[in-house]
Amino acid sequence: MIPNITEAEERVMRALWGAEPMALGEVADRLRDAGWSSKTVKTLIDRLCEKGAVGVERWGRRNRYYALLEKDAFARKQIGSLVDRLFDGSPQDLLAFFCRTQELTPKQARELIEMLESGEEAP
Amino acid sequence: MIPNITEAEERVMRALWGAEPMALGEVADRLRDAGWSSKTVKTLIDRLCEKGAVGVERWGRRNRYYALLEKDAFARKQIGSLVDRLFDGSPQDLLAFFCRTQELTPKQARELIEMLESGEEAP
DNA sequence: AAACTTGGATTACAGTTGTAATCTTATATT
DNA sequence: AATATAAGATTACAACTGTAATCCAAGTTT
Repeated sequence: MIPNITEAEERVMRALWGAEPMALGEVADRLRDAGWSSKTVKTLIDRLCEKGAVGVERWGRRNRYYALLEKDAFARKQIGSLVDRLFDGSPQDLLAFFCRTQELTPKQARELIEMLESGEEAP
Repeated sequence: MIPNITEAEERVMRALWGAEPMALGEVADRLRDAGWSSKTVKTLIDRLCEKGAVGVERWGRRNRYYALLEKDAFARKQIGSLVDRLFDGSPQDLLAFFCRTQELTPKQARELIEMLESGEEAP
């Protein structure tokens, strides 16, 4: 099951996604713009480990951390939750709303149409 | 500005959206499946009032509550946040992911294409 | 070697959130 | 009238979150 992740924790996940296992310092560096002490980053990582969202490996005397919870799975869950909560469980309704309000440029719309058409052919 | 709304508060908002001003009891009724005491509902409503998301009007001796924060505005904010946090600020990336993972049926895909095409023509 | 840095483990502590309970007052019911 | 019910205002309180600080050991620098 996909655990609940808080906002601050999610920010840490974003630093880990798509990267090799990292030492604490590296994670903290990637989160420089959050303005957090490395202690804070460590606390968040610890909590993510307890939740099973982050894994640890020993490397010499230090730890290295990496994402166990995958970004795609997390994103799917977020989107599903949004659909359930605000669009009555209807993915189409979300898409319709999205297209209405997001004001895609014609080019973007065309690209999307192509994507949908090509997906439709696929077996 | 759109305030931050917690999960429980959002649930109350969903009971208010698209409805006439309601007395506390009505709101609590609509939230029956949440299993909350009406006291709990009252607390959540109070917090939403402080945040400016809910309005109050006197009706006889009682209050009636109604949504000030509109569902569409809230939904837009949620989607925007999702795009920023998980799709690098690219709405297309969200849509692409959505179409890839949501496994639309061919019918749904066709409907979407129509929607996009009609939107494209619009001035 | 003494002092500084890095990061691990543990602890802290206020603000937010979930979930009410009290206390009060105005109807509604017996 | 006496009591029960509903809701307003106020208060409560533990769990979860954000944001570290302490304490300690090992490695790095002067």
